[in-house]
Amino acid sequence: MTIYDIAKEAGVSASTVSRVMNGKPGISEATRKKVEKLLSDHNFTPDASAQGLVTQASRFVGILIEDIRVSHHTESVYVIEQEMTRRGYTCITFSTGPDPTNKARYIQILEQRRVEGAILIGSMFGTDEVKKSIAEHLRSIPVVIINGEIDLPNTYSVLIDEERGTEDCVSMLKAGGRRHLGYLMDVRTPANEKKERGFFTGMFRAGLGHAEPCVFSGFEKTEVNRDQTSTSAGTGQEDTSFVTMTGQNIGTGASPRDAIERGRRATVALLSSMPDVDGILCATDLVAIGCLQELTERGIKVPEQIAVVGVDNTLYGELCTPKLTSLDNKLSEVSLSGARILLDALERKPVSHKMMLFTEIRVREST
Amino acid sequence: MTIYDIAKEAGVSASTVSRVMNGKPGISEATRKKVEKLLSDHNFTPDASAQGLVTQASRFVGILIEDIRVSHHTESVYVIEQEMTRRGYTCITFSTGPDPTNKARYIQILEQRRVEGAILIGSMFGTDEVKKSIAEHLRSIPVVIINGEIDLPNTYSVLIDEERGTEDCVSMLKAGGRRHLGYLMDVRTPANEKKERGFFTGMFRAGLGHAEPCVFSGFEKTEVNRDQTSTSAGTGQEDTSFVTMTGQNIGTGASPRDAIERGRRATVALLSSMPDVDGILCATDLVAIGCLQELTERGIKVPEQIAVVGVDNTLYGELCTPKLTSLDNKLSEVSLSGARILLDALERKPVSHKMMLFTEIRVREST
DNA sequence: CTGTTAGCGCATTCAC
DNA sequence: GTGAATGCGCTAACAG
Repeated sequence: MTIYDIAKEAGVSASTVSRVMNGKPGISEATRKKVEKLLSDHNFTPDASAQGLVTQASRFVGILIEDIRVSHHTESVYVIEQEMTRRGYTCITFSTGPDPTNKARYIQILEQRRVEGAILIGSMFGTDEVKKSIAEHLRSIPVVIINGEIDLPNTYSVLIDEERGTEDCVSMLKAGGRRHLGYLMDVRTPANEKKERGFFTGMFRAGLGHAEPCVFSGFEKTEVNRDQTSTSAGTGQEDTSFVTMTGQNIGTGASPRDAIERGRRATVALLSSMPDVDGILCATDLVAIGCLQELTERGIKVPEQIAVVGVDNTLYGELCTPKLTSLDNKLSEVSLSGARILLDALERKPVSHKMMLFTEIRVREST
Repeated sequence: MTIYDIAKEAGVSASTVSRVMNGKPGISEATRKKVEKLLSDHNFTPDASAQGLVTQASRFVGILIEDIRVSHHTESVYVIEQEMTRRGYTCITFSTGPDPTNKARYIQILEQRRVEGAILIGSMFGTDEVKKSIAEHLRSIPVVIINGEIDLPNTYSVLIDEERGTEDCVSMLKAGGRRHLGYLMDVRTPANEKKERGFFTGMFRAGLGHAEPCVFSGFEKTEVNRDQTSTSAGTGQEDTSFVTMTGQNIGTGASPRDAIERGRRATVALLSSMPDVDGILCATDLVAIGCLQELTERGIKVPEQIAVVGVDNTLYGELCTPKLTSLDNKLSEVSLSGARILLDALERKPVSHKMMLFTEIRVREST
């Protein structure tokens, strides 16, 4: 069934049918009614790809995310999809996984579908490989990176001040009497490194930290890199007691359960390296939950003996015991902002290329 | 950039470029190399909608789900998307929300995008409204309903024996010494009603139940309908003590937090109506978590005083305290089966229209 | 107010 | 081996 079939039945031309469908003016009420009746009698719906071909507008937008199963990512996708659909766009969403090659592949698929714009969610998309792919395949359409940065004429960034946020978490822990802090991350993403820097900065600011950096087999131990930290005052000390644990040896599994397991393993290593730890800042809620599980299993009381803080403010953190104090990075709001920016860019409205939102600490039982 | 641009540069015709791109035979090695180089130099990717227009194959499949934020739904979407993408299809996914009108709208969008097949996830899609929409808009393409049934020539169902599963849950509770059982559901979906029937059947089988049915303001109280229950033996009794609570007055909010809140409210009503309850079967894990929260707040010990069982075997249930015993309906496997069925149907392989998988009880701390 | 014509980007005959 | 012609379903300019 095409507009020609409808046209023939109505005894009019295809253009007339097209005009009626698109609500164009200059059609007599009589033929309009007649065509509309036929349209609805046949449940006719025009082929969007044919429309797109001639109008040069697919009304598609692409969404890329590493793993939609991660709950705050799900929320982001949901928010964006609702907003885009409301505005007449159809979303094509892919879970790319952590592999950069795969990300490039999916970017190419988006090009093939001729998306009019794209939103990439997560700091792992703010890399040079992705930048190259965008330059090659999405050169002339607006691309919004959420929680990541790419410097190209057609890209936009919505950022969250997680660095400052983690700094504040350290302050909070210090105010709560904690002195021996550790930072746990499961994988080395730009976002997690940003939090790490915030952690370092916070430690220096707080005047915490002492000698004896530790190394763990199977886990990557991050040396404190003074150049990376944004210690403004000269309060930094030579040696630090705090450590950063990465549990990458679990592989690249990106499911929530994997993240929790990596959190547990990182905790094991942290405890053996820093037995006097009394406060742990985790890169994500899931890592924090793994941490909580490990601590609970060892009979270590939270928050009495060790305080634990997560990031993302997920539902998981609200459900676990003790309820998790978490740095709320407001991903839903950030995602909505990203969607709005993309929509504005698509309508050629002036949009600033960079925007930042602010975190908030949700204090619960684990601190 | 089109194949004509490439053709001109290569000094060949567009058909030759097309043939090279699609790996068709009958091209000299020399021109093939030449064209391929140009293709890659320009990062050229053919317009999928133009291809689809001429080949009459969009390579799109649609996925409909009420709310992607519900974690087991997320998992389903993930699994399906991976499988479809692997096989060269692009998924268009929509969260439709509970409103039937909206479902119809999204089905029409899928038609407009000329999807080659569709997967509808959830029992709420097994309704007459949806059936009508499918008949009108997706008449000639395979449509798979996951956990729901629609009887049309082009539809396929993948079902889960949740009715039998809930029956088994009742048996388990009885074996654990529980005698006064209640069933909690947050919204009245076909799936939840199926579990309700399983609950009733299980109760009759177990010979549980006594007098005094209760009614609650603000909540729908389901009268036991003997015709609906599949009591095979004559063990059913006239009156029943068990009750079914529905907390629909919270509105149709479909986010996980809403479901938990509805679970809490239903629990409140259940407790006041049936003070001696010692076992609660919940329609979903989220409802069960709301139930656990309410019980914990009232100082009621789980499982000592009341046993609680959920359905869906979500990560939430693993993280809450006490850890939730849950009926695992294996939604990932079911979804994967659905994807495979759709793929087979798309390839015109013979596929059976109905298939059933079986549940399994995951016993944890709450029973 | 309406029909005719052309063309969007591509794959596929059919010639050569 | 390769090119020219045709059409997928639709919209938009141009006539009338």
